[in-house]
Amino acid sequence: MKGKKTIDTFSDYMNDEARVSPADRERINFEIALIGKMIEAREQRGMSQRELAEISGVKQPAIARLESMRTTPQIDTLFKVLHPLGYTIEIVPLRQVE
Amino acid sequence: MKGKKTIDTFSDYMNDEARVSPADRERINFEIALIGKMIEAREQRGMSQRELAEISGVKQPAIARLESMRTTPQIDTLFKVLHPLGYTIEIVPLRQVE
DNA sequence: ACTCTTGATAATAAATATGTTATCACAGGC
DNA sequence: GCCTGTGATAACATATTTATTATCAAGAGT
Repeated sequence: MKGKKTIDTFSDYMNDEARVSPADRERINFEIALIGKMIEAREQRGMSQRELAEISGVKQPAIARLESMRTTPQIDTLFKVLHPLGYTIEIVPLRQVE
Repeated sequence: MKGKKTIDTFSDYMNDEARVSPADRERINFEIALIGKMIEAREQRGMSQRELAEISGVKQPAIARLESMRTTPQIDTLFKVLHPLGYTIEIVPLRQVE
């Protein structure tokens, strides 16, 4: 067997064009990176989800769902969470190739 | 009368702390700027909403709703629209003061 | 063992975004 | 006048996020 029946890693799955289109892969990687930065920002401030919920107005369960990528935030929600952490979102030109 | 009963401009409304909190004002201005850049990006490419819908996978009515700010996009939708235009979204540190 | 805080999660309701299809008014070109 | 392409929008269905409230297991510290 060439690997069809083996249990794939996440990486294997993501790089299989038959299952994940290049566009989807880029979007998923984008989301992973974005959420990662959001979590980093909060932890760098030494802030708990509960504290952030308090000052951002976004409820703690919602923050938990975002950070565990169970939901995809709307841009206003993302802004509300990032702003008290000293960050915002910007539209930037795509870096080619990578 | 000091202006209480006069019909305000949008700018007057946005700058009245009694009606729009500083946090809301920042978020609203952020959204306006963000959507503005999105529209610019599409128009710079000379692309119609219908063309963009085709290549992005986001339907034309949805794009029209976003551009006219009748809905607030989720980050995956925003990414899908921006990516074929050569843009992406990034988390960046807040510029202080402005 | 106990307490406290952490992130995660369940359950329900409410709000909102998106898909889908069709159509509209408007502007430009012919 | 007619045709074509544009963005906006209506109406409905579906999917998803967020709020709300409460709770949980795990870990840290006492």
